[in-house]
Amino acid sequence: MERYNFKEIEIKWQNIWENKKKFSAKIDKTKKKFYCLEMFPYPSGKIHMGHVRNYTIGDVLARYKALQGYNVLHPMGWDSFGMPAENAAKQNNLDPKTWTESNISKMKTQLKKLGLSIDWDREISTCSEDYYKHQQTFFLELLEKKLVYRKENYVNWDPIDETVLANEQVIDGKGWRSGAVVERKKLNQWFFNISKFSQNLLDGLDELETWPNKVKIMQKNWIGKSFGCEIDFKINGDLPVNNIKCFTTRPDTLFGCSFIAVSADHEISKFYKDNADFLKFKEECSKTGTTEEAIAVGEKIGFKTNLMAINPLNPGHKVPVYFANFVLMDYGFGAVFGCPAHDQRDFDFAKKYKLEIKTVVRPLDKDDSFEVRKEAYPGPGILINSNFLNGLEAPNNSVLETIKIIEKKNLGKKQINYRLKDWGVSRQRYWGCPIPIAYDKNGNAHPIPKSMLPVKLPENINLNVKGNPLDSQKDWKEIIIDGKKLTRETDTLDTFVCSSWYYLRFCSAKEENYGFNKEEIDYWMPVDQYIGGVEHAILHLLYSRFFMQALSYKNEKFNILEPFDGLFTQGMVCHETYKDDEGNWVSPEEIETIDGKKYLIKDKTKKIEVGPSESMSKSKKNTIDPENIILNYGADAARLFILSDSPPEKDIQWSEEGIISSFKFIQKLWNLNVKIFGEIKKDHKIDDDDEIEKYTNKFIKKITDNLENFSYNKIIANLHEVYSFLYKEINKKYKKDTIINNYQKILIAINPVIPHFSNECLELIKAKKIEWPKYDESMLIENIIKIVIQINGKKRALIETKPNVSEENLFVIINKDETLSKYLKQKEIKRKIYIKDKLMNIII
RNA sequence: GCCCUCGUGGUGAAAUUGGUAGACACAAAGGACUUAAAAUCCUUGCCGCUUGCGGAGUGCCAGUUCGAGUCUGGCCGAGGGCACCA
Repeated sequence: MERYNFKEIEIKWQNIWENKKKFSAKIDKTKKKFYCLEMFPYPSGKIHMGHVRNYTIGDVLARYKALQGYNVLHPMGWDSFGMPAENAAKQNNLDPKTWTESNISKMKTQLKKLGLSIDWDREISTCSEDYYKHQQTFFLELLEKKLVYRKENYVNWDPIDETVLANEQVIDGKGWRSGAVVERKKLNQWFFNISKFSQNLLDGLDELETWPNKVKIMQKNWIGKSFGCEIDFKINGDLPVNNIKCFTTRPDTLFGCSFIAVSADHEISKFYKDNADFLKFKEECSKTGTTEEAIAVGEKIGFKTNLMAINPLNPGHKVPVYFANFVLMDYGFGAVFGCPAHDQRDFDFAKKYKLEIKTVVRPLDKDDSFEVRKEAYPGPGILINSNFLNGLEAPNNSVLETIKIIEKKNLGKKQINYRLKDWGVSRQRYWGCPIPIAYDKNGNAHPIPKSMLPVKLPENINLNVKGNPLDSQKDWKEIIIDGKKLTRETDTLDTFVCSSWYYLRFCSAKEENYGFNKEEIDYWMPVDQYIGGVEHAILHLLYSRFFMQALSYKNEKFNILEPFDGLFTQGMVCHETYKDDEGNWVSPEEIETIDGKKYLIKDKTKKIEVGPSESMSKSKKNTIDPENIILNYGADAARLFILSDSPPEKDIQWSEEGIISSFKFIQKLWNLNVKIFGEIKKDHKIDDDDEIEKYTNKFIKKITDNLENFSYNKIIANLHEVYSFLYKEINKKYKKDTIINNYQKILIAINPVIPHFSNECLELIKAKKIEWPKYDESMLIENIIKIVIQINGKKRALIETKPNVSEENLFVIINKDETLSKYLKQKEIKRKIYIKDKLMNIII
């Protein structure tokens, strides 16, 4: 038996691909293009199994499309700005740039070993000046279009480290490093006006037919469109407040209003700024958790003002005004009217403060005496106790009718609100793209002239300072524009900005004058298939969609508005978890299996407890290093295993047995190849070539269908099937041409999955025209078919016959069948259902 | 609390429009080959009488249908998302 030398063969083909620039993409207008993109990695230093899965899935698609004759663009780059580099640099006393660049070079080597069909000529790195200088231009263009603005916003402030913390750096309300109680602090920050495009971003979702529904729903909820109206409440009281505007989606329940609730940040709070009780209440508000669940379950608290509001539809009715913790300042007008009977939050609040609960909607199956008692009734029904609104159908009719009346009486107007908030892009960090802005003595912002770009990030600076290191770079901060001394903005851009347009940069990675080149964009965009983790379902994908809208706004640069035509979200890679007898996590590499039981390698008296399979993470030590896998089993085996068993959109369990089995399978394929190669040389002269032709044809159809549907796990199953078939079939004496023709097709069909192996075999059989094999529909027709015979819906026999059999003829065969006639004897046949060439159900 | 998705052997999973449930693989058991091991190949979902056959069976309970893993309703369970959005 000849061993398949994967080490030699894989490196051989990787070198051929690299030297011949096999995957270097060029515009060719005679060909249809296919842009295949996987989410680019953060250069943490090592690739992990998640990358292997993500990039294998993409590579299978890219190679398949290339074989089909598409002009494929399949690039790769690095999302290389961000906090980890800054933290690592501080720890190891080197600068983020060196750390990042060395990580990139390591990871690039690893990715190449996977045999990915990547156009490395287009490699980009977001932390390089070549990349971020264009981003600064975009920033200024957006500023000109008034899509960028500055406003005050709250940040998480760590008073010990004197730094701003990201949400994930705040643990139980304390800074992750210092342990200091995190404060809310107001800072001036830059914002992208994403909310301007709320409706466009919502409408655009309908065009994205192949996106997972889950992702579209998540984005839809995030944008959160709601239809309602604003209502003006007149106010009586001892403060100079004449009215409060509220937004509501249920103006029809206005007769059930028993209080007004406003946010603690509402403008009327200025009258309470010296009120100790109010300040105490406000602090209470900030303590409540901010997750939706915490609030839904959490207690509603309020602070009563002396103000009374007049119900605009029912002027004789006055209701109290409260500050309440469940009202947000940055949505609507920061004020709502409370209708306890038909909103659970209002109901909870009314219960606590003993406010009136007046039922104004009855469910369709109840009469007018219906009363809300234990919980709010937010469902549909008929309006009651609402004077001139009585009898209207809620909510659809009643809402529209009420808005008409409110508008006619000039009490308010129809309004549509979105939850989507503007995107704050300022980060008080060093390792990011500098914002091209400078300030004068009065604090006014001035764009840095485009001729003075890029604003370079200073190098070799001291990171071990409090706050943002850029802030203490006095010589860098000072800048002279038009002879005036200004101070630079020291905030850098959120790294999500970098990843919001990198797909455009890949189309013209070398363009120097601008972020992209229109001709190249027009050819390559949109991305035909984008592949990545579902964790980016909202932010990254929404920001990217926004960026296309923003760049196109007020100009004609693009033919398209949606960057990603197709989206596929792959599942995670999981592994069993292990703990020793002291409850410490143990990595798979420290474990040995003896007689089915697991022990520590260094101490075999210690048994290991096997826990559930969970997504690979360093903290649980259940990671497998792809580099070792490739070293021991080869890239093809790794690719084969990562695709097998589970559908790509679901989580996959990594196991040692699994990778070994894939490794062995490749050796088996090699043995088969050697055998087939021997048969070819013999050139038998037997004519009956039908079977192998037919099987190959069916196989090609299956693989093609499965590739089109991302059913990559089924492709691996098909591969096992074709192996078993050939293993048996090759003992028959086929003609040389028949074997070569069919075997070549099979080898090409498996090329996307195990390209090194496939190319080696194709070379051995001297294959010339390597293109995706077509299948012949007429060859899919079987000579002999099996028809299921059911009696009273139960399968009783399988009958083999020629296709196109009539009901009468089939019944003749059935009557001859021993087992079937046993059932049919002496029974009256009531009915026969015949599905041609498939099934007959006999009812007796 | 709200929204979404999913429940099929010991395990990961297959099953065009409703039409042979469990393809393919992992694990376990048995067998073949071998002096032996490794490697390879074959058999085995469950319960019965034990060659063959029969029965139950796709989370649970109903329904539609000649026929339901697939469609409808209700329930139970698991996972994911959530920014108090009025």
